[in-house]
Amino acid sequence: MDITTQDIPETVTSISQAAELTGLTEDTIRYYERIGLLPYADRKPNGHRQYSKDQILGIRFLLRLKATGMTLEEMRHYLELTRQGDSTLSERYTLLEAHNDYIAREIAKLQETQDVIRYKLRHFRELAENPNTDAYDCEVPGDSGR
Amino acid sequence: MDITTQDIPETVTSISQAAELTGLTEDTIRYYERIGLLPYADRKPNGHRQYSKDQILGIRFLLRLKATGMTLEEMRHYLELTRQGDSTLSERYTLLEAHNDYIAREIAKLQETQDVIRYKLRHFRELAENPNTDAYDCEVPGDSGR
DNA sequence: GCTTGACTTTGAGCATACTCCAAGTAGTAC
DNA sequence: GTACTACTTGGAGTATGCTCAAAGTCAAGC
Repeated sequence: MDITTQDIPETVTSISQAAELTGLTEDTIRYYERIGLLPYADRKPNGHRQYSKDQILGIRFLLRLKATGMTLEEMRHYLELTRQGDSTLSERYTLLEAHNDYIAREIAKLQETQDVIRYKLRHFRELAENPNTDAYDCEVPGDSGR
Repeated sequence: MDITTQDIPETVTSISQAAELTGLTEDTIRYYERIGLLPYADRKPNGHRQYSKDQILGIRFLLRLKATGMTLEEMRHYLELTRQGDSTLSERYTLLEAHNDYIAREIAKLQETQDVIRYKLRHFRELAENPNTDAYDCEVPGDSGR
């Protein structure tokens, strides 16, 4: 993963470059700016957007939150607090902590489903080895087997 | 969690009961039937839907797939294969295996983000202990700290 | 000066997954 | 027979998160 920051220049001078560095499309970056998820970006004299390295890093962090289930609106709220400065630190702490708990519950859910799927895969393999052994009508993890 | 099947009667005689047993709303159950995600349910003489225990268990399994990121369309496809019988077992095996891999990648992503968030939470605690120590402009996990 | 390409803004359109509503029916309670 | 409740169908509307298109600007190359 890119916890590294080495691939990012100090100044990113175009939206296409920003798109490449974040994995977003240009349209999505403009959309995020429009809905206030990203602040109005600096423009060069010709009107084109430019970004600092820190802004790109900020977007990458946002995308982590998004990839782990946070909505754009929640992210927008979090960033609004960030812009308000250190007086909101404790509220931001609470929000991040809550999201971390959410992630923990998500992981638990995913692992449970992996157990169920693995059970079914094993069952499928048994069916493939000795077919129509319909005698034991396999009952359990959330489903009747087939 | 309910890996148990004990709370489900052999026959579920109304959509409201089915909703309660699956956690879906009645509207969502009807919607799933409409788009072909669920088969056309048996009706009682008065036209009301009824479900077997196995059908409820089937829905619960579906909801696991959904909760772990499978789309309704993918689920619909999987169920279509199930209806086609044992000749599709190997294809279903492949699909479930792929979904299991997908879940593994999701878990990894969630855990990475937990690491980043925990880093940030630690940083917030340090800021709270000795404020405006802006000397070390903390660099890393995906963001400039504040 | 004209074309090309990378950008700009604004607004409309789209995919997914519901969610709600209107109008009607069937069975029970009184 | 009237009211009430739980259902039915079909269609329309909504929220989220993009995605695309039209029309225009600006700078560089020829």
